[in-house]
Amino acid sequence: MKKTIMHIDMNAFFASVEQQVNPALRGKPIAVIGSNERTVVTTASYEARAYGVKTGMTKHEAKWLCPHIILVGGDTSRYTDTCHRLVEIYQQYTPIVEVYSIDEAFLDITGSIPLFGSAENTARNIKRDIHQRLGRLTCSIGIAHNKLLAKLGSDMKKPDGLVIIQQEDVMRLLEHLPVKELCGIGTQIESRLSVMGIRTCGELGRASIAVLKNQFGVIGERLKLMALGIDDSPAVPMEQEPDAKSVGHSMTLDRDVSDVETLEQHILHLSEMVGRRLRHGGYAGRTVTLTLRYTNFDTFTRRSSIKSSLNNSIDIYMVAKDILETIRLQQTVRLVGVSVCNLTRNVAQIPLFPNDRTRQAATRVMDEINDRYGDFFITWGTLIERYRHKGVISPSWRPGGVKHNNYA
DNA sequence: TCTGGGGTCCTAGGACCC
DNA sequence: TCTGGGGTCCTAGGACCC
Repeated sequence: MKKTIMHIDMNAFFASVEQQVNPALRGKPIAVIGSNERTVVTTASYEARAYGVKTGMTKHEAKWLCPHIILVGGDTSRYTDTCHRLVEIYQQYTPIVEVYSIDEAFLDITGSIPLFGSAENTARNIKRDIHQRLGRLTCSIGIAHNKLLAKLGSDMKKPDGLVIIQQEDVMRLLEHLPVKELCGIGTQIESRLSVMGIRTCGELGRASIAVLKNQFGVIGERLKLMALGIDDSPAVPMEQEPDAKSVGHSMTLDRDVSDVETLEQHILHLSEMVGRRLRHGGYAGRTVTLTLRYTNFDTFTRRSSIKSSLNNSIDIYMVAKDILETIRLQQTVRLVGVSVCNLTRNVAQIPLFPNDRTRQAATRVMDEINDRYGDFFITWGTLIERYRHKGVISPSWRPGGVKHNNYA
């Protein structure tokens, strides 16, 4: 059966939330940034975008382009809270709401159209509800018979767009569309296709499957289907989301670091953040990965798997520290990351050292205190004051499960 | 004006066992 | 004594997304 899928993309989400909360920021060029020294722009308001300010720029770069820009430190809880309230609105129109990221969602409204008249009506109602309940937040909505085209539609008009792509218009729309516009085709695939003489979806749609498979392996066939506007992936409601595959944190250090002791402190800090999220979600994992980025941006990972699953912060730290000891540092380090994968669900705390009941108990008590009074209210003794940091959550955040974290 | 953070999926090679 | 192939697990890296 033909479906009707809606993709909702909140416009300049973090910046708009800040402008809603603080009227003094409205109509002004602002950029939401993180708290680290070497932070970048997470979201720029449309007023700032007019000056060329974009996501990913350094704050110096943003200042250079727009000297009167207002830099706002991001507040994670505001965005997660707003996201929850948006999802509540969406769920009044359909039970099938896939939260794609903190500011994007897919809604399968196939069954709701008879109730609300038309897809267009449903979209206008949602925009109205957002405005009434959350204030000056706008979104761009794309509607089509699948997710790929719905997402394409929401990208076509910003801000405050509403684009409906009819099936009969799909081929005409795709004929001259650059391949990079499709969700799933990034810079690398774009340039590899370009070498093959393929720049538009029309050209990609006419390419031979054999050639594409030969060049791109398993995704070859999918590339062709995408270019033809074909996508039968369903919108997956939150309740049916698969368990997480990995949980990790990383951070760019305020200054490049060469001494191992400082690195270990950061690794302990990150291990605690990862451990808490694992325990919070009822997860444990068998593999610990340590990521390092050198000053010259060379980035590499080393991992280590153990026999049984772990989610105790200190256990994670011990494994990560062992990995660090195997590495002969070639340069100073600018980023450290710790993540755990090979996860299993619904586990109690599993200590690496079976007799260490004291540490388990301490971890449990620390989690309880931190849950009540805030992150890093108490931490392991070696974590000193300067490690209390509050970053901005990534746009990949999703509500529910282990992904619901406020420790970012 | 020096370059964030959190994920998923895929590939390829090596070790090991049968 | 030499040789083949399949399956599984592990590691490392790279592509993509927001």
